[in-house]
Amino acid sequence: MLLHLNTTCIDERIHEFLADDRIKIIVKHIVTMRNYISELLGLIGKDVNIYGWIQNSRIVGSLIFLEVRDVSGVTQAVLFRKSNQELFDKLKKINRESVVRISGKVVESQSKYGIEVQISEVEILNESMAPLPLGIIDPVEADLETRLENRFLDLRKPSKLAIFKIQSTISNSIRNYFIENGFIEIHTPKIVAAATEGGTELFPVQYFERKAFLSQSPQLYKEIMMSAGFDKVFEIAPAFRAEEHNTTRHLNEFTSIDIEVSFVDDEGVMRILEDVIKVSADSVRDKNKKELDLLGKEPLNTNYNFKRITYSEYIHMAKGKGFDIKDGDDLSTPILKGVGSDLREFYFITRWPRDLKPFYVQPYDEKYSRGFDLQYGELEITSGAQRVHNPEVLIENLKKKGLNPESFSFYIKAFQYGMPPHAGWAIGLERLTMVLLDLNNIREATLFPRDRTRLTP
RNA sequence: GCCCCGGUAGUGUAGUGGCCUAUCAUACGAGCCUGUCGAGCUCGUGACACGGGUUCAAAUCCCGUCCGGGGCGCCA
Repeated sequence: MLLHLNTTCIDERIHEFLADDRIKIIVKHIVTMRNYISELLGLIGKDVNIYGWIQNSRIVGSLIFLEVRDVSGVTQAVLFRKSNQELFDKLKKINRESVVRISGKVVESQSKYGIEVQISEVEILNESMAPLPLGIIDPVEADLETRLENRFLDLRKPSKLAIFKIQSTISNSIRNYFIENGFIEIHTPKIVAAATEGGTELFPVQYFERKAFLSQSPQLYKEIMMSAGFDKVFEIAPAFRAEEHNTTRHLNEFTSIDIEVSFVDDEGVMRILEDVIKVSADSVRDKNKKELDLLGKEPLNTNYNFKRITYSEYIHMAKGKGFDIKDGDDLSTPILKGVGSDLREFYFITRWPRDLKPFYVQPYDEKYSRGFDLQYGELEITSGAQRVHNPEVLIENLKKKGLNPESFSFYIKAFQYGMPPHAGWAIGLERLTMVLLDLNNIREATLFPRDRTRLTP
């Protein structure tokens, strides 16, 4: 109820409230009579209460201008010395980025905001120290290192907030898509006993008297859920990789958007993926005009059919570009860059050689598999596959990859009592954000990135 | 794990052996200014990552340490 109270007639409202003792406490401790800066344009002539940070002040003769910022925007507040000498002297000394409540009247003005708040009262809720470790509005951008060390300040910049508002749109639009299409949201354990796929390094953790690991992927569990009959599941959760990579597109902890679907093949889940990418791009275009504008980015066009390029065709294209590569080799970063530079779009690379894909990927024939990657240019966004559902094939594949089936017994068991054919994939949320916003470093799409050297903040 | 590169005021930079008691911008402090809007003007404070070495002389060259950036491999 408090949230619905509007912003006009503050005095009367407070008066009504204070008549009730129980509510008096709430009024005192919760910000009730609050106006967001973005709504001020519609409140010309009204008294308002804004809460935010003083990002700048200018003293011009006998008047002082404050630039005040909250989550919704920035505005200007003004005070004439003659109207309140004591307050004027106080505001003259206030440090940038101090948190305040400002009461006053909204009037039209020649400011770039079109309006300003004529200050009647300022309450300093918390003073900031000075100088700042990192300027919020300074024209020179600090190094990424400095910004990440002081991320709470860095994120006060509207342009950084915009990235995460957009990321919120992306993950929510995807979640909505799944829910609307009958998926069940699941939560699988992040402390696990063994590796999912061999290859990747895992972070060890001490699990009481035993050694355990942080999960690199929900792969095995989401497949088990197919055996459990959940039909269509998704999970949005962290994944941990202990690889010592040091690049602009890798993190040691990232957010994985996973799905698994029963009774479909690789093409079936590729169609879902194509939908998901389009839905998220469309949502950003519709809901984040202001943020895209602030970032100087055009919404990404996804209004085309995503190409299916087989791995073998890709090898052929790479050869055409002069790369020395043969069918069966992995696609190295230089090759993906070489071929991908002509493909500034989403496209699938399908039918990967079985040797290059994990044990749980369904064979297509003797040599190739039903595994696929979704790429944007050179960057891998997703990898997915139709999975093996036959337990004998699964055990044979495990052995071929040099893994011990016994250590996967809890997983194999789910295949021995009626596992449906199924397929799935995983998207990196940060990578998707990176592509949709054309960011040059995945750390820009992560609030508090965990990389080879960063464990705090 | 392999390879390359870098660390100069709070922030971002200039400076490749002597011209450095180290440049510029911004921030910070003091002052002036009745409408600014990247406000302006005057004055001021503030830095060569750490340790060792070479040299008559080191921010600059060498070695080590610490911290960081990037590429590759691997992957989302």
